[in-house]
Amino acid sequence: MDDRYVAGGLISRCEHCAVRNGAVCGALKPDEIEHLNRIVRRRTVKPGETILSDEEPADFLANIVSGVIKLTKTLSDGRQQIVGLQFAPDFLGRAYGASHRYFAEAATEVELCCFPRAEFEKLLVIYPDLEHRLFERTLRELDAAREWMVLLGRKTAEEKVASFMVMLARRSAIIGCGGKDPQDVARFMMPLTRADIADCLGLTIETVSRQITRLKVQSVVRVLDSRSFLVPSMDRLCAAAGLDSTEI
Amino acid sequence: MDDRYVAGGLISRCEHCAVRNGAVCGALKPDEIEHLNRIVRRRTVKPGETILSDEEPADFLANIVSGVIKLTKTLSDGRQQIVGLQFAPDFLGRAYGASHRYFAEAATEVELCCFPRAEFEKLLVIYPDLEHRLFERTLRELDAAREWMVLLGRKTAEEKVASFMVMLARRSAIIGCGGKDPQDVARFMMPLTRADIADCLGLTIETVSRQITRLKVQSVVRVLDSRSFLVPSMDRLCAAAGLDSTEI
DNA sequence: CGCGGTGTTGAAGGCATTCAATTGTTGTGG
DNA sequence: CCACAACAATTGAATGCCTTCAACACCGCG
Repeated sequence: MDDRYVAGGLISRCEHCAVRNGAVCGALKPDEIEHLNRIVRRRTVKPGETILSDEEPADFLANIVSGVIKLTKTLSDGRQQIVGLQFAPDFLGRAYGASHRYFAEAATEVELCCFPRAEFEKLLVIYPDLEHRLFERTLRELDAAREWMVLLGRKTAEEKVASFMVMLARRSAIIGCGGKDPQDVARFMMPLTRADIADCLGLTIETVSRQITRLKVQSVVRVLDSRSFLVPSMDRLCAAAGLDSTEI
Repeated sequence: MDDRYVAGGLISRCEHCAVRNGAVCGALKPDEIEHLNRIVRRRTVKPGETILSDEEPADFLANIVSGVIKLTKTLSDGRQQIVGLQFAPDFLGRAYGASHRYFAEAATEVELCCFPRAEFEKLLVIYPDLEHRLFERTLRELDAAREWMVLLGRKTAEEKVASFMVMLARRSAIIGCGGKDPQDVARFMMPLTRADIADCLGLTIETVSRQITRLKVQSVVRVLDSRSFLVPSMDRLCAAAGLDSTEI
C-alpha cells in the first residue's frame, strides 16, 4: 500500500493511490473513483522543470503524489517571488480560470496525477463533494497565503528564516525523535536551494545564508548538511520566528 | 433600485438588494432567495470598529453592502499587517472554520448583511451553486493574495505605494474623466489612513508619506487632498508600480 | 584535475526605519 | 465664531538592516 508498491504495479489505479485519502479525490466514493480513473495520467517531473506556465494555456490540473512544487511570480525585470509551496497530497492548478496566475516548477523530483481541465471541471459539477473538498483546500491555501503576507511584510530576516524552518519542520514527517517529547526534537530536510528560500522570504541568497549561520551560532538549529537541519527545541525556534507560545 | 431607495424602504428584502447580483447570493434563484431572507440581519458598523475577531467565536458571516473592511493580523509585539481589503459586494468571513484567522475592522462606515454561520453553512450544502459562487470568489481572493505577496516581498517602497494606488484606481468607480480615453484620467478616493496604507504595504507611516510626495513631485499623481488623488496617466502610474504594459 | 553549481563570508553602500519636530485637519466646547 | 485638543500627515536627520559587490570554500562530476 506504500509508494513503492504502487509504483511497481498499479500506478494508474486510484484505489491503490498512496495519497488518495488526503487528496481531493478522497471525496469520491469507490464507484465514483472509476470516473477519475478514466481521465488521469501519471507523470514524473525532474527538479527545475516547469510544470505550469503563465504563458501556455492551462490545460490540466493535478494532484501531487510526491515531491515539492514551488509557485513563482516574476516581475518584468527578473525579481522573483515564490507565492506558494506545495507538497503531496496538495492540488496543483487553478480550477475555473483560463490561465494560471503563476509558474509552477518542480523543486524536487515530482510525481503528478494529471487531469485534463475540461473533464475535471465536469466532475466538479457532477460531484459537489469533490468541489467542496477542493474548496476547503483552497480556503486553507488562502489562510496560509495570508500568514505568509505577515512574514513578508513585517518580519525581520532572522524571523523569516526561522519561520520558514518552523513551516518545514511541521510539514515534514518527523523522522527522528531523540527526546521523550516528540515535539522537542525535530529533524527536517530542506527541499529548496538557498536561492529558492530567498525567493520565498523576499530576501537575497546572502542574507538567507547569514541568518542560517546566526541561528546555528545561537544553537537554535543544528546544520547537519546544507539540506538537513535538526531542531533541539521547537519552542526556541518558534521564539526566533516571532511566534509566541499562544499562536503555535 | 439604488442604495438610497433600498435604505429608505425595503432594507431586508433581498430582491431589492443593491449588491445582490454581484454578491454570492446572486447564485440563488428568486424562490431560493426567500431562504436567505429569513436568516439575514442588516447591520451598520462605524469606522474603526472591530467586526470579526480572532478571539471571539466566529458565529456569523456577511455580505458587504457598502464600505471598506480591512483584514488584519498582528504579531505579539504589536507589528501589524493588513492581509486583505474588502469592498462591496465582497463576502466577509471564512466558511467552514471554527475561527477566523484574522481581525476584520471597518475602515469606513460599513453596511453588512449578516448570516448566522450555522444556517448559512446549511444553505451551502443545499444549494451547490451558492457554494460554487463562494468558491470562485475565494479563488479570486487567493489570486489577489499571491499578487500581494510579490508586492510585499519584492517591490520597493515607491512601487508599493504606486501599486496600491493602481489597485484602488481600478476598484473605485471612475468618477471623472477629462480626457478622450477614459483610462487616461482617473480619480480615486483613499479609504484608508496613512497608517493603514503602511500596514497594507509592510512600510512605516513616514515612508508612505514620503513616497506619496515623490509620486506627486514626479507628477505621477496629483494630491487633491490627503484622501483623494488624481491620476493623469494610468500608464505612468503602472510604470511606477513596476507593472509593465503586458501585465496590465 | 578543472569546471559549474551551490553555499558561505567580508566590506561597503543604500533604502527604509527610527526618532523628533512641525504642520494640517477635525471636532468640541466656550 | 474661535480656541483648543486630539489626531493625521508631512518633513528632516541619523541610524541600522538588508543588499550589493566581491572573493572564496565546498561538492559532485566529466
